[in-house]
Amino acid sequence: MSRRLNLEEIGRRAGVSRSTVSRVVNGEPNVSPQTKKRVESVVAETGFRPHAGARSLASNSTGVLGLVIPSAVATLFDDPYFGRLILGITGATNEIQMTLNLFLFGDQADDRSIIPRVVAPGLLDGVIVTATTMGNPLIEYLRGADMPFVVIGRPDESASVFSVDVDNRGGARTAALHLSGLGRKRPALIAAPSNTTAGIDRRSGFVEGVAAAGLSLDGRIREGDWTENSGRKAAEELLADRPDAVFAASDRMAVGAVRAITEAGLSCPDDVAVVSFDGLLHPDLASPRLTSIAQPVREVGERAVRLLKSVIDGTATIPESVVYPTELVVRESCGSELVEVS
Amino acid sequence: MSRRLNLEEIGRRAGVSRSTVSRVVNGEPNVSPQTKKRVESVVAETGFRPHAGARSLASNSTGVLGLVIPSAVATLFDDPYFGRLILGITGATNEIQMTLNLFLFGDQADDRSIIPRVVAPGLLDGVIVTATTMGNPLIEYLRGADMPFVVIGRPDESASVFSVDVDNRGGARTAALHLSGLGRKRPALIAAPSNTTAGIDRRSGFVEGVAAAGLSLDGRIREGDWTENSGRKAAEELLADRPDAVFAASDRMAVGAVRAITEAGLSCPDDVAVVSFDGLLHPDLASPRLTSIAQPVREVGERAVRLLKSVIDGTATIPESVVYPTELVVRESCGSELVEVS
DNA sequence: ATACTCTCTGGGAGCGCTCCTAGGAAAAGA
DNA sequence: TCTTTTCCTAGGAGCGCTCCCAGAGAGTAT
Repeated sequence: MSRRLNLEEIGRRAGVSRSTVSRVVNGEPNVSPQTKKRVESVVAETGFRPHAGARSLASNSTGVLGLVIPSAVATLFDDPYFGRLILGITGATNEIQMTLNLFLFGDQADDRSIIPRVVAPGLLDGVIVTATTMGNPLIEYLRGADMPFVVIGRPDESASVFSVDVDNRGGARTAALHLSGLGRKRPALIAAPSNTTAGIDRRSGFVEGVAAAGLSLDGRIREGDWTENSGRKAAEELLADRPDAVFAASDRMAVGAVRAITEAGLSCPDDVAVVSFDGLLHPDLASPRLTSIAQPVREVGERAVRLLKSVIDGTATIPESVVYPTELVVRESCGSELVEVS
Repeated sequence: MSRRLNLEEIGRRAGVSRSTVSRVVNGEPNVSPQTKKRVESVVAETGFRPHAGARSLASNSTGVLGLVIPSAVATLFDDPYFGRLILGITGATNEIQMTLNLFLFGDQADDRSIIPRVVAPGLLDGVIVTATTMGNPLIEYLRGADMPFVVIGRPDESASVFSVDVDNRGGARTAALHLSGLGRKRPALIAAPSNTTAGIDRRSGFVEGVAAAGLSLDGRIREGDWTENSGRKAAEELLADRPDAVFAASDRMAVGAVRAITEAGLSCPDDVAVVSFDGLLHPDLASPRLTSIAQPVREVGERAVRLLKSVIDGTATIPESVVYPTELVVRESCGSELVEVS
């Protein structure tokens, strides 16, 4: 009966052909103003929308980007990091009139069933891969399926992929120098998982900064898993060695560390100063407010989309790595004298 | 040259027809074991994946669900609520072998450009609409495009849509009764935006509970916008009227309220008890730890997907509203005597 | 022997679009 | 006036899949 609207039908009603309607719908040139107007009014009154699948089949492009967040981190989705990242990515995606497909891997088992769908032809024009752990197989799959992709973070293999990252190493180094500059002598580190490049870089940056300041960690290193609880556990252990400063490689681990310090009857920042990485938590959420190495997550997401778009368009062909700087945001937890702003 | 693999080509290599390959790929019956095996091995060694667009065109189904988060809330994406919700939704989506398309509206301007893409044929099989404000036009569009959809939250119009919600009203009522049961006599309310059904329901539930306890709010009501800052502002104003209990309609507003209470030189919970709604914040993030009306966000997301799936399949035809109960989680901020668990 | 059923396989038709080519009409030049 | 160029439009072909029907072959009942 009322069969679906299609180009042919719209053309019939406007007294033109399929092709002309297609040109109007896609904003192509070489259509006379009056024809265009007539077609547009028919489109408007019928509410016609071209069929995405047919378009994908005929043009071999879908207008859809994929965002892949692998299994290791799905449980960490509470982290404000991902919300902010998605906000940046969707914002940029909307801007270029595309839509976003979200692939969140729940566990390893999902991987096998999801990867094929990610690389399936006719579904995605390109993929953003985030939070890669070392040796993530997905990248090889994408390469094999010659699907355009961009990695957020520093990929483990020796480059030759497009990537967007923040200066984890430099940021962590800054944290060390800042703490040292405040007169702290016994720094400690709550590191992020060492199977992630961010974890590795933040660790090596901090270690490097500590050395540059003429100090030493003396084994005051524990590894957490990004979460509050792991930060708390790590801090409890570290406190036995009486550190006067702690750098936690994420906001959430820092919150746990502060909690451990307080519960041990010590004061933060008086007895132990704390600096975190991320700078994403609302300041009021922690007390004392956290001094952080802030990373521009939203910008990273936006940039990844734009970069991916140019890979898809063929504008970008030589793999490049974009690295965003971090910024030290001084609040209360490091014990720095704050300049009052009236 | 190397043209794309398709059913025909796989069939050629396995010595069968297009149709047979299709049946094998889709796990349909009536294929002999040896034929099936032969086709499967060709599929495996070629890495063949059917073209999603072609499939969509021919079968009129895409295997993709949409999740729509309208403009009003995009800026609130920091809220752990959405992360948790997405986790539930993607989990359930993976389980039924579908993928998720995320539509995050940045601002009102986006709406016009995104809505058409949401209802475009051949892209989505169904849509989950979340965080609806009153009078959201999207629902009408979806109905007009006869696109299956499920609303998360209580839709404003008089039902006749499928929806999944939590018992906002009952939860808020419980909060009032709990505070009253602890001997508090001067309750105050930091309400959520009254253009959302959740805001309305939590407000009316709390008001109702206060009345049921024989108490009165006496105008101690302020409306926030879900954020820490708005909760803080609201609490600052409310403190002038010396409340001894505050119910904040979200975790984040509660955090702001506690901050305001503390900065006013008062003690939480001794001077002012606080109960929040959501129960999503990691307990260590707030001090004192927040007593909350916890809502099962993840379950809501999962249920919405399953419900949507049955609408798509035609299993569910009569609109139904699923309502999940909330749970009072007692921690420190309400001043309740905690039973020690050894 | 015939008829009937059931399982398995092949191929036509068609989904709605884009791309391309051809041709008509109008504008510009000879 | 006729030709050439430019602009606009129409329709064929084809993208890769699903759906459906027809038919071959094997097995069972009459």
